[in-house]
Order: sequence, then C-alpha cells, then structure tokens
Amino acid sequence: MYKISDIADKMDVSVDTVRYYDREGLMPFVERDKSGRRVFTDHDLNFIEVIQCMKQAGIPVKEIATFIDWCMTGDETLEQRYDFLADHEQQLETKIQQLEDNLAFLRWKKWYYQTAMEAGTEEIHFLEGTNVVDPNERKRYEQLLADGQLESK
Amino acid sequence: MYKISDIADKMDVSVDTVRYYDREGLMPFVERDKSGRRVFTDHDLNFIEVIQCMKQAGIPVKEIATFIDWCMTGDETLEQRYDFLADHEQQLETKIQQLEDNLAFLRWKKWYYQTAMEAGTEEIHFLEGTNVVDPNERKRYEQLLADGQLESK
DNA sequence: ATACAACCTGAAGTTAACTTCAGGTCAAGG
DNA sequence: CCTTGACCTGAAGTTAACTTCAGGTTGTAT
Repeated sequence: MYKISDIADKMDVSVDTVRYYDREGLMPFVERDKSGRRVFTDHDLNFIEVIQCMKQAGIPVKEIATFIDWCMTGDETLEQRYDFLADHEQQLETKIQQLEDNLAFLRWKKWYYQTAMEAGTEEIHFLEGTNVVDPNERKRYEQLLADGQLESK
Repeated sequence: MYKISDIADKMDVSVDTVRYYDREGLMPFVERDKSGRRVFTDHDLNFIEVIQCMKQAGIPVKEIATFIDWCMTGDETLEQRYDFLADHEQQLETKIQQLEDNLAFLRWKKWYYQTAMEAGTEEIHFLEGTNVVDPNERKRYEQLLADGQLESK
C-alpha cells in the first residue's frame, strides 16, 4: 500500500500534481482509506508506470485519461488500446528523429562558435565581405565530422 | 528579400506566430519597407534556421531571445553563445535518451496488447489469480526481442 | 494532551505560447 | 477607380498544465 507522497516521488512530480492528475481522470482506480486519504496498491503501480511514460512522451493528459478509461472498461477495449499505442509509437519515432536532426544542427553551431572563438571573430564563417554564413562552412564541418577529426571538441 | 508569409511557410507556423515571435524579441534584425511591412533578407534566414531548430528542441522563447540578443551584440558574446549551445546539447541528449526509453516501454505495451488481443483477454499477463501484471512478462518480451522473434509485429 | 506534518477539497491564480479581434494601411489586378 | 488580399498594431482571449490558497481533518510523535 502506498500513499500519495510515495506516488509523487515515484513519478517525480509534486503531491499537488498527483492530485491534479487524479482530478483529470488519470487515476480512477485509486481507493480511499476510512478518512478519505488516497491509497495506492501494487496493482495501481502498473498504471502509474504507464501514466508516467505517456506524460514524458508528451501525450496530453486528456488522451491519457481516455486510455486509462479503456483500461478500466475491460477486454473489449484491447484493440483501441493497441491502436492508441501503435499511433503514439509512430509519433514518438518521428519526434525522436526530429530531435536527432536538431541535435546535429546544435552541434554544427557549437563547432561554428568553437572555431569562431579560436579566431576571435565570427567573420571567419561569412561569405567574403558580407555577414551571411558561407554554406560551405557547414559542409566543411560535416567533412571533419565524417573524417573523425573532431573527437576532442 | 522575403515577406512574413514566406518566413511563416519556411518555419511551418502561422503568420501570426511569426509576428508573435518578433514581438517577443526573436527577430530584432527584421527590417521594414516604406509602408511598415517586415522584410527578411538572406542573412536573416541564418537566424530563422537557428530559431526554428531551438523551438523544435523545446527551448523556451525567452531563452532564444537572449541568444539572438547575444548574436546582435557581436563577437564579445561568442563564449556565451557557445556555452548556451553546449548546455542545450547536453539537455537534448538527455531528453532523446529518455524518449528512447519511453519508446521501448510503449513497444513492450504494444506487444502486451497484441498478445492479449490474440488471447482475447489481458489476463494472460497477470499473476495467477490477481490483476497485477506479471513482471516476468516484460522479461519474456525482452527475450523475444533480443532473439529477433518479433519481426512481423 | 497537543502540536504538527501530511493529507483533503473547491476554487482561484499563473505561465507559456499562441490565437483572435477590432480597426486600419496599402499595392496590385480587373 | 475601386475592391481585395496581405500586411500592420495593440489588446484581449484561449488552452494546457500546473500551482497556490483558504480552510478543514487526522494519525502519530513528544
């Protein structure tokens, strides 16, 4: 048996946030003791894990509530639940790919500033006489990356 | 020369959102034509790219505004800009790792429902006589995954 | 016995990131 | 010439996800 603060710790959120989640329908399974306090069981931890994963994956609270609702309904919603997961698996894959691209861009800009700092000025990356970044600079960086010459940076 | 709608298209947001970004200080570089309309240059596209990347990476608008502000200041802020990027590179790496973990969890749950659907009931995953998920089930899944027996699912 | 930390509720407040609105300017096509 | 669509501003409205507040109850350590 667990109390609300245990769950808050486990989910790495505040106790108030757990109550907020409950209010929004994420925890219809939670029981109360004789004086009205929330009591969570081991069985509930299965749901807590799911909720935490979905939250971190960026799924909105309302959608998670729908999913949990299906869980409470029983075996006739197995397919909806599967489809929900398959759909969000797709979305998450796409999002991770995008973040990988963003990460690659940040790294190139980091190299850009690293080298600019060494030169004392950003101008080394500009097209002759302008303040526009030379598109070849990015290619130069990609080449160095591919050649494994950027290990120390 | 580009107009606001071109930039909106390029960033994949609405024209109103671009104006909002400008208001929040993300585009101090933008010029105006004689009748007050925003005019973007090729030089500005460098910034647009940076802004879009940072937005997608989840960096708050205010922080991006700070970064852009440094860019306008000149070479004396090169170090701040480098540190900013290094810091967010770190954060993004952590976030991607977390999302990978979430993805792995979603996939295991997908398998859980896939097999439950085939059996017609979720009970196949429960500990004898309870409604608690058998922890060995996840291990079973991981084993199948490692053995490459899940290709078609 | 009593204090006090942890719990409760309903409701109001906050923040970020937009979005919508009201009202106005302007350049180009028919 | 005049209509129309793209642009402008300042300000108000919206939404999600919390957070804070006011006021109340209770189990446990001193």
